[in-house]
Amino acid sequence: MPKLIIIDGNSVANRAFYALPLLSNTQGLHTNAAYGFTTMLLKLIEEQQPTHFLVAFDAGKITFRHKEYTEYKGGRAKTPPELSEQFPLIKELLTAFQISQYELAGYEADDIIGTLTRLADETKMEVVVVTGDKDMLQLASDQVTIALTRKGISEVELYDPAQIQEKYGLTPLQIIDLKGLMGDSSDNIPGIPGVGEKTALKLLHEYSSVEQVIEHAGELKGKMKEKVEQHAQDAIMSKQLATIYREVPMEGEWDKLAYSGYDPSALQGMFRKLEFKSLLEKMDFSGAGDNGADSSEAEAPQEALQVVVCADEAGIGALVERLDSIQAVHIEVVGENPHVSEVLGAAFYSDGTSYYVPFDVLTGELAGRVCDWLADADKAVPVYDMHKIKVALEWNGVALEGVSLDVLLAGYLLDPTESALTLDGLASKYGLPGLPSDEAVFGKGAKFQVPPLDALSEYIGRKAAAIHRLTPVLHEALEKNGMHKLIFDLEMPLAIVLARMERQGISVNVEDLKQYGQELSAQLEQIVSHIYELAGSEFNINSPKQLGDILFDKLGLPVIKKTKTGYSTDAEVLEKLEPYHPVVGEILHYRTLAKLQSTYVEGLLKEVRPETGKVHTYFRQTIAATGRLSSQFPNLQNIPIRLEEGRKIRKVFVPSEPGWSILTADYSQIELRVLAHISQDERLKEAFVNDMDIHTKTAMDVFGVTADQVDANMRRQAKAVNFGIVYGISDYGLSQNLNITRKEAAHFIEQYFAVFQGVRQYMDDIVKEARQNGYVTTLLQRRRYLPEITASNFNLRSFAERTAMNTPIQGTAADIIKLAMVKLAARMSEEKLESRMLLQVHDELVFEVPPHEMETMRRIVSEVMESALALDVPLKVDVDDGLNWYEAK
DNA sequence: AACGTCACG
DNA sequence: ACGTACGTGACGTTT
Repeated sequence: MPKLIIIDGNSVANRAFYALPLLSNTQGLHTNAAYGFTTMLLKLIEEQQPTHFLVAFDAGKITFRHKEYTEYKGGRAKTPPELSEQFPLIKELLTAFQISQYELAGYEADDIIGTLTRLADETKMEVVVVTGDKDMLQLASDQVTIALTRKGISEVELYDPAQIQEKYGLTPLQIIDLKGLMGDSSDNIPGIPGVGEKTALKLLHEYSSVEQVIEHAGELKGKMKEKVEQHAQDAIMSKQLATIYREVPMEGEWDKLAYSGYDPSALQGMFRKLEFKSLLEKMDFSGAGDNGADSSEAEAPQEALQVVVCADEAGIGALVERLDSIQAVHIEVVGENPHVSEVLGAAFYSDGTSYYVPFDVLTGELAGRVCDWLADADKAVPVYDMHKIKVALEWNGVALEGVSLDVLLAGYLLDPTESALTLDGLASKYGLPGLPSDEAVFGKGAKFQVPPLDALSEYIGRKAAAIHRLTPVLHEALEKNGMHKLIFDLEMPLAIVLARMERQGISVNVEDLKQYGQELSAQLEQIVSHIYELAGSEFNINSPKQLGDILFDKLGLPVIKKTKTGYSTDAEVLEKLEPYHPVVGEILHYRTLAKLQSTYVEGLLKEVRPETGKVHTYFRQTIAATGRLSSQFPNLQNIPIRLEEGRKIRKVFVPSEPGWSILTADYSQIELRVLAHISQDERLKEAFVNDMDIHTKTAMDVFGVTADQVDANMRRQAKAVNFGIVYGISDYGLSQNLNITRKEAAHFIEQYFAVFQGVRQYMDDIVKEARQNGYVTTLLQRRRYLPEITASNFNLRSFAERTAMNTPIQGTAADIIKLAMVKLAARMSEEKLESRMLLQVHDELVFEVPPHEMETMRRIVSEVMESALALDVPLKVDVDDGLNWYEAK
């Protein structure tokens, strides 16, 4: 028997939208409803095997119901823009699925569906109606089943007349009476006030219909009688409104609804565009499959590529001959950490041919000419991730110079929040699909496996080709965004500086570190037994779950805050609980020491190279949305400093040469100085021009007092306000931070803005700018898109607004120190200094310096850093040196 | 793999 | 009324 699926398009899209978090793709397009809709379609096709398929949509604004009852659907909230923008996507998806769509001016989807099910009842056609709307149950019949969407979007609950009888004790048509009595606030259908589902069902079981209930109103008691009599007309009208119109002028043209499967290539294209990565991987788009559509177009268009494996003299010879015409190079590195990763090989692309050189061949005797070419700064080609491949290659004695464009950096600068900055991700984002992902080729986790040479060389070769194809596209996009200087004069030179810093590494005094670890162990042992004693039992203190049980269930301490999985036990909570029980303080101390032990002693020791006693961090240049660097393996940007106990860790970071010193240079208040410049706030500028203590100055202005009247507490509060300003202030956030009421926090902020009016203006302007452009920029044209700035959801929108305020500040500060690093590296090599730049910690640089260069370095470093970028306020740098990182403070 | 926690700027 | 301060990475536990 033929089977027709009819989907109530608006209803299902709505359900999907509210059931799923507000996903968006990298273009800022929201996709959650489209995604939910798609998963539902796929599931229906697989499970129901329909022969006919239709999606019905509401058309236009005014339906005939409005003419009869002007309040109809009046109470309904407007469709949020995040959803309405997805309807065109859903329609495009349906086209790719080759599913027919229908809408008719003046009618709702309900009416179309009602009419079709009536027509279907007259033929031998089985029908499944998919909707989130319970009213549709009235359409159920022997041949028509209603599938109601449940909470999750892909699950549905099927109702035939028997199941409706079982659940409500009603026939399908009585569903209309049910609604006539109950009403429906979302459609603004009145019903009878005070009658909900329970009462309505009772009445219907007794009297079977609205008309009968009214007729027998006299038999009802008290209030109920009154209400039914009073609102009889409303109930009649409500029933009419709830009745689905089944006489839409249309015919059962079933042939047009016949379904024979989706168009794989079109669907794949849509999934790519919407970035439905999990679906792309799950679905087999390689052939027509059993859906039997357009098998000829199923293959993604792939460029013809000739692959030459150069493993012998002849192969290398062929490559060497073509070296002058190479257009892109790809170096395949295995693993996250380039300091310890394996290099598989290199592909050299030229006009439709990729020459693949396995790495052992590249480092062998045959490939000398090829290595010379790689090392030649004049032979510039585009690559993917210059920073990483440079580090990996150099550890293996291969030099890399002459990179014309790093497509990874380009992709990052064009959209620093992009999560898939892989080569295949960039290729499909910039319109060059067809490159498989690393995961598809190598597998992931335990299943990671290098494929055989022919497959490997083809894949690496395709990557080189993709780099070549991407280059002009990215180039143009960068140009359009005014990012030419940013990438070529800042980020790419910086990548080289970073590679050098990381390869240099920083020396760790392993003996001292181990010694410190032993002291911690001894202290921890004591604290642990003390905690067990105070708690009255032994448990795993590291487990927030077990700790919560002890503190809140066993000891009965008050619950301050909850997490989504249970009690919160973070430091903020524990500090509030300290007065209640002595164990709390011990736990706080335990946490401090355990953190030092696990992360900074044991964690650090694991990263020290035994041969050299050094750690080599990997600074990542394409992670942070603001343009900051991040540091991994180990993270050397979060070494303790705030508490003395932890700060001692810094003593183990020492110079790698005897007699040398550690030199640190940090920008003083760089973010607030940047804010002064960007906002052009006169007071703030003046404060920095006169080199005042900014927090004291803020306290003076906000509290309206003189310098000597500012006490420690006032300064502390002013400091918190300054932090808040940089983060994109909210009264709530400030109140949390200062432990004051929201009102008091709001008052502080008001006082601040009354004084620093330029700052207020900036905050207003930047949010407006973000709304207008969809992005904000830093002084050096770094850009961050904020699609959620127009969200109707308060939280999402507020977050975007704070980000709009913070990113230009944090990002410009990042621009400045990056610029200083590039300039300093150049200056140090010009002056042929032996000193080495080792680390960057957002507003601080760390060097190791021989004694005879100390004076020069102190001068050069502060000079270059302070003049890295000319602002309307001076930049100030504090320089210090010592025998280790602790002493240089 | 996700969560809670905590280290830094 | 809503309910988060901005940006990161590592560790241990739990699922």
